[in-house]
Amino acid sequence: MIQLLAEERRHRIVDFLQQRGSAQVPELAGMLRVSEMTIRRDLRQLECSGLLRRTHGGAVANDRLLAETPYRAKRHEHVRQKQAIARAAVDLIKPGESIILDAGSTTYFIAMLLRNRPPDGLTVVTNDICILNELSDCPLLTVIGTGGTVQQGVYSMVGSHAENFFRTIRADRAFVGAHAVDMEIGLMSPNPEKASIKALVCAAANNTHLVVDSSKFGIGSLVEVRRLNQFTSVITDNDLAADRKEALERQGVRLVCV
Amino acid sequence: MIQLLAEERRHRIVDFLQQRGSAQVPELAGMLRVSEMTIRRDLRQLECSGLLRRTHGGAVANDRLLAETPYRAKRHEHVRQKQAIARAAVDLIKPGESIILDAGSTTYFIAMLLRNRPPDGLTVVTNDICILNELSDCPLLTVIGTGGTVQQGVYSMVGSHAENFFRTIRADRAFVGAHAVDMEIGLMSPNPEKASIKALVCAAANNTHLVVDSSKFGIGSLVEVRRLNQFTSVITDNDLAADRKEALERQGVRLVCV
DNA sequence: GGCCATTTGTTCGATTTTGTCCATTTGCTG
DNA sequence: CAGCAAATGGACAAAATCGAACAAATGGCC
Repeated sequence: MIQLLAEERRHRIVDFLQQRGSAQVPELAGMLRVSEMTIRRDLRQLECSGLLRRTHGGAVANDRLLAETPYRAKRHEHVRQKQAIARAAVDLIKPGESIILDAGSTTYFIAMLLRNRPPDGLTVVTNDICILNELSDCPLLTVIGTGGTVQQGVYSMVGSHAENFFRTIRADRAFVGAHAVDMEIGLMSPNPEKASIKALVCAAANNTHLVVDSSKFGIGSLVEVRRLNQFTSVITDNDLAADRKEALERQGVRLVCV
Repeated sequence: MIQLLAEERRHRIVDFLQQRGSAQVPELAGMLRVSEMTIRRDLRQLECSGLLRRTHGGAVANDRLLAETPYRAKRHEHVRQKQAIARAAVDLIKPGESIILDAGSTTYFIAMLLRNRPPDGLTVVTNDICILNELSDCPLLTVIGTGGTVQQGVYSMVGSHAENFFRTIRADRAFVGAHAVDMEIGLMSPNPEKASIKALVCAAANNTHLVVDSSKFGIGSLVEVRRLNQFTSVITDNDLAADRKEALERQGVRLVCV
């Protein structure tokens, strides 16, 4: 057999994947009589065209992929740190309290812990749709959604409805996530809506806890939200550089590293 | 076959759990010919995606995906009818309108249709968490959640927050679902919270459409919500008995059968 | 045939995944 | 509630996979 045309080869890869669901690079290389490198190049190109999804060792058909939106993918970054932070956060919660969970992946981990082992009589308030979704069949929790306009692809509710909601409640604790923590300015947010919500969340709670993994420190963003020493505590992981820890503690930040 | 692709392996874990309900680490390791450590890593990742729940020694299927909470199970009853009703409902929507989707399985089908082919500039208001979840990464829609207390296992938000929300808005159309439609009294609801919400949803819209499959007619429930002839239209399926159709039309109900 | 653009193959260091060992935690049992 | 076996997850090692860079081959075109 002579060499197939490149286009024909790629077509066969897609067909194979449609039929079998997944394929490995060596498998395809052997079947199509080309090198593995060529297969990898084909897969890369086909992925760009949206015809399949690459994985380590091969590729899977689009519909066989365990669904993951860009937002949800964030949950797989710094998982260890976020889980440790979430555990520390949950330890602060006492039975009968009411807490606010800000939208975000770290707070999502807090929600997952609460779902499995909820303290008695806990009330959870959140503007995160994924958290709402996870907690809404949990029999031991009272769960309250804030309402508001859904931010496209971010699974959180913001805007005037959400803001007014937070203006009318008072909770024992708020757990706030972060995308950016400037070492001097403190918590920052990429857009005014989120910034506004986070500020109101803090204002609505007697105790405020910033839950943020160490990779977010030293990153600036657009809108100033709150200085770190205004939080009841800042919970982060031990990978935070020692000089940064010192700098924050000099500012009077109550830092908890886990 | 040598070794499974990682993604494929995780897929099989999920499938296995869907079928059997639970699995142990050694069991999975043996079945998939990998070490137990790898299985644990897979389980950890899958737990992050919300596809299962870890336990000591293994994992159990996410009861939400498996045991089909009563709510989700409803999506699999009368699917044909509900889809047809949803299509008819979507045909009523004009570009630029704002609509309210009540919580329920038929309105969920409407949401899925909107997700795939949204009319220009549509605004969707809903108190259904599943609908929020599905629509929140849809770039062509403006989506607004009402807020409110989450009803356990029903994926909808009710209570004073949700009620106040509906008191402050006005939409072009509302699509209301039903569990029970008494032939004389009309739309009924099993509990006062839901009844209250449905009434307010109707009051907040210029046009109201009851979307309900024929199996719900002739079933009574606790709380009276609204007479059928007060709806702009009642959309149901053709399996509705002829004598019932006549009875309703005699009452002045604008009935649409699909 | 000769030339050029494109595609394919090869090598090798970097990256990712998987396996093994071991300290610690967990849940059961007496 | 102490003791124990099983399970867990961290750390590191081993293996597989990837991709960049460059060399070789292919195909079209004159």
